Amino acid sequence: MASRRKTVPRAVIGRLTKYLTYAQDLCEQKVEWVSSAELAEALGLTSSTVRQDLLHVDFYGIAKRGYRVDGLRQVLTRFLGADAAWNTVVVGAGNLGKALARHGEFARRGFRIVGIFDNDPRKVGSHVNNLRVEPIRDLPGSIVSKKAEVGIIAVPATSTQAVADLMILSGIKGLLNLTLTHVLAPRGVKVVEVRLTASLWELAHLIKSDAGRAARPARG
Amino acid sequence: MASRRKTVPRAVIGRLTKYLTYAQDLCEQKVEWVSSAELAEALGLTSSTVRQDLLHVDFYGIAKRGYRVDGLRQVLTRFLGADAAWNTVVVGAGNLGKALARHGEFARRGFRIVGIFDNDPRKVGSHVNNLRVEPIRDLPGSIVSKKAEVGIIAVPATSTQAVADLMILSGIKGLLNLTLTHVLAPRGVKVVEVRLTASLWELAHLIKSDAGRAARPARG
DNA sequence: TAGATTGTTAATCGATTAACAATC
DNA sequence: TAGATTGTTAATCGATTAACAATC
Repeated sequence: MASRRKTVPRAVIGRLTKYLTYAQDLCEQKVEWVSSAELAEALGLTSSTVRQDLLHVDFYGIAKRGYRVDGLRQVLTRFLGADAAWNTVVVGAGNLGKALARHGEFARRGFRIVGIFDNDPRKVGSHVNNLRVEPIRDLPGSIVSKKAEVGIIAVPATSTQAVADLMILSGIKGLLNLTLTHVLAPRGVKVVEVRLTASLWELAHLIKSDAGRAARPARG
Repeated sequence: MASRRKTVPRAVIGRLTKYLTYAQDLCEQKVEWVSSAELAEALGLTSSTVRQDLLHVDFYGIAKRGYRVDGLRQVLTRFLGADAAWNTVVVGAGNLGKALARHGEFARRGFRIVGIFDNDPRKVGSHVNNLRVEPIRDLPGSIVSKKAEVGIIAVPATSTQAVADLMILSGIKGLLNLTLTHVLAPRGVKVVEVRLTASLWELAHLIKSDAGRAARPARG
C-alpha cells in the first residue's frame, strides 16, 4: 500500500515512465518476464533502485523469475494515466506548436489534441491536421466547451505566463511548458517543463566539462 | 574554487539554466541587481538553494545588495557553454525534426543546425530552411566534415539506438534524445533525454493523484 | 534440492533547508 | 548606524545503494 500512504517522488515517476516504455517494447516482443537487473542495465540504473521504485506502485515480482512484463505494463499504464484519454490544447502555432499538434505519438498515447491557438492573424484560420487555428481570445471558451484538461505552451517566451494564466483561469488541470520561462501556477494546477534550449545548454556543459578527461573505452 | 574541485550535480545544472534565463530577462529590463530571495520566488525555489547553487559556479554576491545581474548572466553563459557555437545535426525529418531544424531559438542560443537527415526517400532531397534533407548513410561523413558535436535524435523509437550508435561511431560528443527509448552511450558521449510523451504521462499522473484533494486558493 | 532473484532493512550518500555570524 | 542579505556551517531530509534473509 505504499502508493496510498505517500505521494511518489518526481524522480521515481520519471523512472516509471522509462519502465513503462521498456515494458511496452518487451510486450511487443512477447517477452513475459523481466528481472530488476535487466531493467537496470537497459536503463542505466541499479537493480536496487528498480526494486525500490516498483514498491512505490505496489507491484511485486516473484523470486527467481522476476516481474511479469504484462502486469508491469498494466500497472504503470494505470498509474501514469496513460490509459485515459486526455483532451489537450496546444497554444502557439509556430513550428513547434504545429509539430506537436501533428505528432502522432501524442494521440496514440492518449493525448488527443482538440484545439490549437495563436494570435498571429496570418496563422489564425489556417489548418493543422484537421484543426483550424483559432485566436487566443477563443481559448477560454474552448477549454470549457471541449473539456480540455491539459494545455501545451509553445509560444514565444514573453507570452508564457499570460497564456498560462488564461488557461489556469479557464480551469485547465495541467500544463506542459515548452518555453524557457518558468511558469508560476497555483498548487492545484500541475506544471511540467520541457525546456529544449535549456536541455541543450545542459548537454553543452556536460560536453565541455568532460573535454579535459581522457577518452574512455566504450560502455561500461 | 568549488567548481574545479567537483563536478556540479545535474539537479544544480538544471536550475542554473533557469537562473540564466531569468538573468537574461532582467538584463533586457536593465535591472542591475537581484537577490537570492527574488530568484527563489520567481523560480519556485528557496533562497538557500539559490545561494548554494551559485557557490557551485564560484559566483559571489554582495551582502545587502544581492547579485549583479550582468555578472550572473556572463558566468552562467560561460559555464553552460551558451557562448560557444555548437554545430548540430538533426536526425529525423518528420514533424518534430523539421520543427527543431527551423526552431529559431536554437540558432539564436548557439546551436547551429548544420544538417538534417532521414531515410524516407520521400523526404530526402526536400528542403528545410536552407538545408537539404540527406540520407542517413551520409550522416557519418557529414558529422566529420561539418565538425558536428551535437546530435538531435527525432526518429521513430525503433531506430533510436541504431542512429545513436552511428553518431557515436562518427565522433559526436553529445546527444539530445527526443524519443521515448533510452539511449545507451559510452561515458565519453553525453546524453540528455527530452521525453515529450513521458512528460505528458508525468503530468497526467500528477493531475490524477491531485484530483482527490480539495481545490486550493491560488499561488501562495 | 540448489541457485537465483525477490522484498526489505540498514547504511550510505547527497541534496535541501535552516540558522546565523559576517558584512556591506 | 541599523538593517538587509550574503556566505557558510550544521541539521534535516530524502534518495540511492548495499546487503541479506526469504522464497520460489
